Amino acid sequence: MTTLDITRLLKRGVAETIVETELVKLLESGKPLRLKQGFDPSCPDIHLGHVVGLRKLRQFQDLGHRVILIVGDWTAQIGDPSGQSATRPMLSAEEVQTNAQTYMKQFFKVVDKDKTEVRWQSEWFSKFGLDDVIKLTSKFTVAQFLAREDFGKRYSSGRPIAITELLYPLLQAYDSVAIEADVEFGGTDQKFNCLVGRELQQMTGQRPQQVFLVPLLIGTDGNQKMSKSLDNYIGVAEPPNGIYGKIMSIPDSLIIDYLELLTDVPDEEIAEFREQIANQSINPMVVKKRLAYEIVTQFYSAQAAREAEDYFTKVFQMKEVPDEVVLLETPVNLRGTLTAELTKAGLTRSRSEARRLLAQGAIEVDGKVVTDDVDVSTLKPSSIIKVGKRRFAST
RNA sequence: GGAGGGGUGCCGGAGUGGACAAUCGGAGCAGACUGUAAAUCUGCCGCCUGAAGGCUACGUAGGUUCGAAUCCUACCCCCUCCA
Repeated sequence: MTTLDITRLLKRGVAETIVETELVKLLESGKPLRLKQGFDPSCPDIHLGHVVGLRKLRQFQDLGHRVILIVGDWTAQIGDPSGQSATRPMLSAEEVQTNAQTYMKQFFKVVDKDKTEVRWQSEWFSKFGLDDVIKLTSKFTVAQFLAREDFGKRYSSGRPIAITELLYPLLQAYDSVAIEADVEFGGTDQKFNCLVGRELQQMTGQRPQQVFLVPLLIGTDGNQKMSKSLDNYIGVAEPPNGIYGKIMSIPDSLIIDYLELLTDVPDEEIAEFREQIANQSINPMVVKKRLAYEIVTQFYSAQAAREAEDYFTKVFQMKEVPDEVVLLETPVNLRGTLTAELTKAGLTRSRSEARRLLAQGAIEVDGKVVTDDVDVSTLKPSSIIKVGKRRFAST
């Protein structure tokens, strides 16, 4: 591996590496490294925010390193302290299983399955006794944990911190010991936990792991980190059209970041795009389409990406009717009004909503705005009904 | 063990007897515009009804009242402080 490779690996889309010089040395040694990646089975869906790190894992794998995926079946019961402390319901063993399946299916869209080892926390924690817990907890102090920004803030502002939450970093750290991790991967919000892992490894006589932190991706709303709870995410399991469309809806200000963190578009090209957008010599929409194309290709295929692009161009740019529309099952004899039928077909949430849309001029039949709640049976067969911008039906 | 604060619509958060289907902000949806499902502006934003109107809703269950999200009682849950 050349120095250039390492530089690229350690620079693009990376927030921080601890300790960089050690990591470089390890990489240059040629020894296959054990890369640790955890997964919380209470939340099995992977979105683009996670992909930033997963892509890095993949790049390491391509250099011959090995990923150890840890299913956090114990930590899931505690709940990640970085959340707003919504107590999570305990998951049953089956739920954990199902979620793990779902997760891995998405995980391996990015990460190389053949170079991955899957381990469950219960392999080591189910044997844990109170004596082990005491031994583990006695190694750290409350002050050390309050140093973590999240805990510290909550503590000083009088918000609650459950004792189990303090356990979370400890369990995660112990995972590193259990699997003898060389490098732990995570978002910048994982820094503290990863560092505890380093210390614990050192205390138990292992070589402390390197910490590889990737930046948190901003979500589709353009200002908060991508997360499921904020509903500003793009899931990798979503259909191509969905991914493509959501990418097209991100604010222009995110385009460059996304290109850098989520695609292999070369640095030089990205620099050019940045330049062109800045001096307005290019329509950001064009760059965004490229981005959307790259991402759909990654999770599906170039063909799927082309199709999604076509769909987008046709439906949203040219405002044409897509190939597939929802067929209204017009009652044969019964009278069925438009509002009732659209609701029945699931295009509108309730008749009240349908009526509102009607009043706002959002419903068209064959290109003509309709404002009366007409009887569907009076429409011509195979008329196209458009509801808002993206809902279509036909008779 | 003691003292106090609180549970409101998808979320945040007003409201402390009638004018409350509930201010406002966010999210969402729609229309206009556009360079895109960006930005911006305007409107809508519980359900049923053609409409007048009706129904369901402010932690849960009762009660007071002509009338309750607002008062009373019990219960459940959350939080803070002191010990």
